[in-house]
Amino acid sequence: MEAVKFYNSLGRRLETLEPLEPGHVRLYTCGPTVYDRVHIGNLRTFVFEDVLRRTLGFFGYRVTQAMNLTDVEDKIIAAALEAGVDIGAFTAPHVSSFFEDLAALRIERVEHYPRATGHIDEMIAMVEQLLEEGYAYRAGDSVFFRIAADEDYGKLSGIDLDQVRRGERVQSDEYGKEDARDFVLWKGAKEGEPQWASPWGPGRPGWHIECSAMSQRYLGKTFDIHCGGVDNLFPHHENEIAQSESANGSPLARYWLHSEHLTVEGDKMSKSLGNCYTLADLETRGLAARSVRYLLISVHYRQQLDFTFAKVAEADRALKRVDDMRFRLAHQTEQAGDKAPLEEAATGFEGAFVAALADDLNTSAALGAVFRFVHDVNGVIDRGLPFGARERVEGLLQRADQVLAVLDASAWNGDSGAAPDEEPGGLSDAEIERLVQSRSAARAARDFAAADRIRDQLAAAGVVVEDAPGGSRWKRS
RNA sequence: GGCGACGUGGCCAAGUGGUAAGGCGAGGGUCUGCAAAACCCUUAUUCGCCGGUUCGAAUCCGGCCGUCGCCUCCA
Repeated sequence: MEAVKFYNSLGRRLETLEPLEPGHVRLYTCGPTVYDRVHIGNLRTFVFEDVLRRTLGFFGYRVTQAMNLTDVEDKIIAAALEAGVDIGAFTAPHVSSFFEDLAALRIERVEHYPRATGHIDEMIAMVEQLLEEGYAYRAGDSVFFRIAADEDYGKLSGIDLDQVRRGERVQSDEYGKEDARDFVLWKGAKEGEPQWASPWGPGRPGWHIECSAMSQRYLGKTFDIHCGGVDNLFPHHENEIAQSESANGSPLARYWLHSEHLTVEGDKMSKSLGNCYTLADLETRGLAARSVRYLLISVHYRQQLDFTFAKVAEADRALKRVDDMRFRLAHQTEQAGDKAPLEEAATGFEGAFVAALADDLNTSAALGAVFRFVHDVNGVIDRGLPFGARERVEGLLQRADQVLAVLDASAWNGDSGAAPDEEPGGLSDAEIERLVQSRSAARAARDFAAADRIRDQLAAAGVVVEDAPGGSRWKRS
């Protein structure tokens, strides 16, 4: 099994992955708060986590992954209240659209999508344990985590709480805290808000306890990898560690991977700038989901990425290069010939691709390897395809695409990309074939006026004819 | 104030000690009846600036300049 290295935020260094159980990786990824449609920034993180998951599978690991859905939280409660529905009814459509977006970007389904509201008992149990062991205390109707009791607090983020700028004032519902830095584990019920019974009276869980309780339920007290966006590193992940490790006396996760944020056209995403694009927004603008995924994986996950429409268009053209090579490959006849050049290219590609992924998920380098291979194969096509070459090349591309999931255009059927301009009653393949053949006949008869008329007709229908040596071929643009 | 990241060709982006991947763009070429498309070739003696370590530095160290992130809403 390939040695895979990751940059571990806990310790801030590159480490070789050694799962607790050989060959099996347990992975927890912080999921969405389902109060709105997820935006392109959220999706970057989910795509990164998908590449991680696929890479582990590529290297032969079995993966058990849990991604939580936060379905009770301040914003949800406020919005549901305003809409006059309960939180379940409010979040349901957002849960659906979330899964639609994942599917649209070819993000694999994971094993578990636990919801906070379905795991209140587990959260209560963990809070009770923290209370018993002195890591938590009651104040009013609420329960807080006692940071002073946790010597390790800050080990993930490296934060020195004495240096932290103090908040201007304590939130009104957090009166009674021993220390302003303590965070809430259980919030006492407020009038009109969703609530659950607990040993401390009715209330609802704090945000951080959710992930601690649910990761333990599905992955165990200690699991292998925990992911999320960098913004969650502090306080969310720090607090998860504090809760879980204080309660269990064992490490929470051994490797912490954080993906960087993206900006949009040079600006930080914000509601006021109106640039918190959802995938639906992008599709409305005619951007293909496939190109969006390509752009998101074209930059290393720990680098900030500036998302621009121009870059999506560039991604489009880059992918076209792959499509064109596969098109040429499919239309070239195989013949007896030297297989060595292709084998050399194949070996180089495999080696570079695997090494790139094993090196902290270097997708930029992996894509670089793909394009070098495309170049090499083009050379092979020019010099004559040896028998078996098509299958060899396609096999390699498919294997790479197990991780990248962008190389095979046919897997993205229904992608909105060029669709908006297309006539609903376009030409069928058979009709196009007939036209192309009559054009070829016209050309053979040197009736170029007629040939050009047919070419124009096809172009109007969105079909490009290419006159290659040995005959004309066509494709929809 | 504390912690951290980044600055590589026109644009984007890999590369963390051994002599600059890849994509887009641009220029040239091949093919073609002409096109288009495609393919091929070319495009950084140099990696923000200054010093240092080293046989050797984009890569390590120090300083400076610039951009950005986090410090309890946030992927």
